[in-house]
Amino acid sequence: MLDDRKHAVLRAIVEDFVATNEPVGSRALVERHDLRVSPATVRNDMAVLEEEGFIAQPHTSAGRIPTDKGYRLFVDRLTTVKPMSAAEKRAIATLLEGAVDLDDVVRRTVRLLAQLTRQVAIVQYPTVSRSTVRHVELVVMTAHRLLLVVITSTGRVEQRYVDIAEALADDDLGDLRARLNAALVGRPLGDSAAELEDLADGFDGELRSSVTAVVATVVEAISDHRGDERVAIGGTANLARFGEGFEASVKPMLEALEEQVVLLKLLGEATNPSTLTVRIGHEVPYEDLTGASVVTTGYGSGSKSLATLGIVGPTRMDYPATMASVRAVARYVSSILADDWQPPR
Amino acid sequence: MLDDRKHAVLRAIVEDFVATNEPVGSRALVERHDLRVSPATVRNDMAVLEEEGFIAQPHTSAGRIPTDKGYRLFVDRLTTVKPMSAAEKRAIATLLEGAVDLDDVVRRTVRLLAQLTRQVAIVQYPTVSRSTVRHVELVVMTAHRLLLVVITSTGRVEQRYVDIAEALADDDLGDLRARLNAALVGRPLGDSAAELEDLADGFDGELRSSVTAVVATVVEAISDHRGDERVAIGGTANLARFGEGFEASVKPMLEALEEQVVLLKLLGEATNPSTLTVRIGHEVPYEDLTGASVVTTGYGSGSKSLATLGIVGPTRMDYPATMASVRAVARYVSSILADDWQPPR
DNA sequence: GCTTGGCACTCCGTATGCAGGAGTGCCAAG
DNA sequence: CTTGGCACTCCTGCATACGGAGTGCCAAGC
Repeated sequence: MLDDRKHAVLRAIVEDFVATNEPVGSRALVERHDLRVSPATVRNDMAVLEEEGFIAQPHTSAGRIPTDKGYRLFVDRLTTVKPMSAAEKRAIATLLEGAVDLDDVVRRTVRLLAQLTRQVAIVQYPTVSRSTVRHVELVVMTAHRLLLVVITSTGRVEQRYVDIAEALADDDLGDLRARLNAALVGRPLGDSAAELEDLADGFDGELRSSVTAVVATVVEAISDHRGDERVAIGGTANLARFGEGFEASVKPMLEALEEQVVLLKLLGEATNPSTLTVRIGHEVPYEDLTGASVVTTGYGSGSKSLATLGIVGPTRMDYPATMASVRAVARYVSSILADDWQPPR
Repeated sequence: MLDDRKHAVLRAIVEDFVATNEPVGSRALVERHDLRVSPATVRNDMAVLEEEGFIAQPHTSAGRIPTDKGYRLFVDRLTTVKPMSAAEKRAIATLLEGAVDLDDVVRRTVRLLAQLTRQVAIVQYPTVSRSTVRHVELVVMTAHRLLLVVITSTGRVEQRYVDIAEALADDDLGDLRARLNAALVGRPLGDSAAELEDLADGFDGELRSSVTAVVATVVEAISDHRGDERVAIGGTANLARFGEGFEASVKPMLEALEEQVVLLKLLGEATNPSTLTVRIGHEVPYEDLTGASVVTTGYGSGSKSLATLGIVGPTRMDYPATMASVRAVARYVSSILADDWQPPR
């Protein structure tokens, strides 16, 4: 329904408006782009584009600005994602290289994303439920209190105290420890409840209650999805850069971005790391963020994604560049958090 | 040098300006406060106060605004700190009560402080170096790799991997574990390096290198002050509320507040929990935060403070209320993080 | 000597009017 | 279908004018 030139006009409008933050008129368009037609022709095309809802006029006799629908079409027609420059790749590598633990990886990722995209960056912590158990340890604190430590493949450490009625002898403890590890190591968390059920059977009556308490705590620790909800955010200073006329909306934005729940909603379902999700304006599943777009993608080793990261910015953003950055960062973090990654000492 | 009425006039100016965010004139002052003198008299007092640098005029024929010096005098003359209402106390208690671990305590504290004061809240994590060791554990990962776990009195878990040349037998490992705990438990971190020095002497030649590696890692873990630098921040949405005319400065503020280093500088030296530090305007040790004041206090069990928390707000803030909130929150967090606190299961 | 009412003065904020400019829509010709 | 021309709309910036709020100072009163 739109011919090639109209698509070109729309693209030019989007690009110019993103660059200048000002409604773009027909004259400026033909001057800055190689359209090879006159302003009048462009005006006709614009009239059609406006009729179809891809662009709009702030007021009569102003230039045009893209609507959400216009941005959507623009993004959908993007074929090649701009590759990162060598310098940018280096920046990504050096910034993420020195991370000392999981927290540090996430913090650095947020910062990097914010710097690269000059938007607000959001990174979800690798979800416990999707990572695997690397090691389970039982530590004797007192005769009747153990400390349970579960270490996951992504370097996360879950700890729980277990109060036990009957003290466990060293042998029994070693036995229990070995069985727990046998049942859990290498498996995804939250996937091993069944294996643990029979575990207490191997122990004598007296110890039974203690073992049961331990197992119950293990189950709780590995099926507790509290950790799934952790989110890091950064680059909020970029909100101030969102463009003039946005001053009024920075407060609701900041408020929204302080709510973990909202952030998780924005990040949405974790997708395959190679898939970018772009939600534009009204497509964003949170009504208080008017005029905002969200670009997200999953990250994690291989095809199974651990969590989601992305950015929030004004609908008026440089989509090609932003998408490229988000993708590049997600890929790099994925490689860093590959299953065999361990925090360097 | 200033008589009682002039102090009263200054206080009235501060209170009105804080409430209205508008320069306050002589007429409004006598109407809203019980000064029992005429506007003309107030004007004379104002002239003196201005001459002494406590108040200023944005321009001729405008009302007066307190200067940093004026706020300083106002704060210094505050004697009674407004006590918290019962409802507020309940709010504090219920909000902090449900915390499940250290991270959660800090996160909730930030949120609480931000809500109570309606300012930007900053909370430093309890410093490793000031807490004590509760337990040290060595976990065998592989024959040549151990996991070292140090648990502190505040619930923080430090973990390190140790690569060892010679595998350790279970007996030796148990021995080493026992000695480490004997040397460290109950002591402040970073205070036990000396005790550890001779520890390797008790082991045979072959094991010596492995033990030395473990000890080195322990020393590193307990003297690593990286953890000291962790800071949580919240309530940045309140920046937007700082008052009209602050729009321009919200970006540099947000930028400053994303820098851990800056935040630590703002929090300053940890003080005794019962001492409130108030820095006003130019007294703030960071030049980019113009027009901002910082209210901080230490927190921690008893008199030894673990870390610092506080708020950042416009110089034009309700000092009595803010100071009361900061103090109340610090006290409550101190009681929660008392030395015998452990994360509830 | 401090306090007070009066009064002239200053300055800000807002409203008003006007000119310039950018951009459009439409039309008729190529 | 494209193009140049033209009238029209609406925003923006600028200058001007005006009312209001507040001050500083002075002279009178307690």
